[in-house]
Amino acid sequence: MDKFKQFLKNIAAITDHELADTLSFFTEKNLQKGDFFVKSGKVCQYAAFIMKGTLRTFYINDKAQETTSCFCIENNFTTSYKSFILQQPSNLFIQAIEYTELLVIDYNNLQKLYKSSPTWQNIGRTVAEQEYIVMEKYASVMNNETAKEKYLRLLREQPNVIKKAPVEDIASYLGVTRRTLSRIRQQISK
Amino acid sequence: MDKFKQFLKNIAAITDHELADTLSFFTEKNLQKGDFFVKSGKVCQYAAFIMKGTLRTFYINDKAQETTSCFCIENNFTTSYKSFILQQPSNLFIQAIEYTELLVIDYNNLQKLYKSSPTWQNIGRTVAEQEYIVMEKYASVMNNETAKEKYLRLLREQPNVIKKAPVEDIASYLGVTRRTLSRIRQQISK
DNA sequence: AACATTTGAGGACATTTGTCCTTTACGACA
DNA sequence: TGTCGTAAAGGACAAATGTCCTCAAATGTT
Repeated sequence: MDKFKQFLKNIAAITDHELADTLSFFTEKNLQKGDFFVKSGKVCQYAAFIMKGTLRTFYINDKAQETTSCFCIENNFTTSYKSFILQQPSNLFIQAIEYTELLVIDYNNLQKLYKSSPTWQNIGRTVAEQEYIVMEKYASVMNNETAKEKYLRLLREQPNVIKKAPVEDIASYLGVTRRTLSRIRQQISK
Repeated sequence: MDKFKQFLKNIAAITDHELADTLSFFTEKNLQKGDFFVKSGKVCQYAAFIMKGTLRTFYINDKAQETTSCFCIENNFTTSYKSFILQQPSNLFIQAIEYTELLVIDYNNLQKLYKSSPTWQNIGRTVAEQEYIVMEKYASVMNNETAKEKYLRLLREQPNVIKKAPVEDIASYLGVTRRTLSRIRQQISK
């Protein structure tokens, strides 16, 4: 819980009093390995702060291939953002790849927080801006780096993901096939 | 000017009175072919609505290659969004690829609008959310579609860009070399 | 422990894309 | 109108990646 308080304080100046008043809007939710937090086709009702564990965000494209867009680890915020904002069916799946503990808030409660407090309005806008920046960085990385560079980045920035996620998912995150990932690992091990 | 009014009205309910009060914050700016609206390394001071013309957004990566991330056409909003929000040096260039007419607002004036009116706060947040969604779509397209599919999409969604932009830029937008773009065009012409 | 099932590594070949280069087409300007 | 310069097309070969496959190691099950 302290992790979440710190996460909020890093975004906006929020008093302990305000925090105490608003934490009741959040509830704990635990996921077993393989459980879905969001499913494609359904409206994403919740936004979550990850206290423990790892989630994989992916979608299924026209060619019926799964593409992993993101691995989300603890101390981060996650949701199917577009679906959540617009309250429209999600095109993303979000699935726990290990046992995961979340702190979630539903859409209506978040709207209440926005209305009740300028601090929360500020948090909402800042999160939107941050999500934009994260997405821009993602797009930039995906466009500019080779699969090998992306793999090395993952190894550097999220080493646990490499240990926890299956090869299939890592390959789809890098935008290559398993075979190519195998070759990349071979190159690196030399 | 009417185009801009319509653009705003599509985002949020804004009265003609409010519009009249706030339009004075915007100024016209014209660019000749090749002129830069934003340069990498400098803080982006302005956000712009494109009344006429076409702009290309690009960056230069580690390997000193230009990568085109976006072609912006009339009736759209453009800026180096990250730089503008954070008031930090831009990593993007935005350049007119033909004669272009803009309606611009500087950062400080926009902050004044935010403070003076909840309607403008609402517009600001909605634009942030829209920019997120556009970026997500962009990342999704770039990851899932082949260069040929992306070319066909460009042909469908922004046919004038294909006529106006040089091969070099279109190729970098598609994430391939000129040689591959040449092959794609050859395939399509059959 | 023994067996079945899943998962990762890597061989062989086909296909795609990049690199380097030449040729062709087009527009600017004297 | 000629010619100069720039931009696009495309040939030839090399390199990278995908497809299909097998084998070995790890994991799960009874």
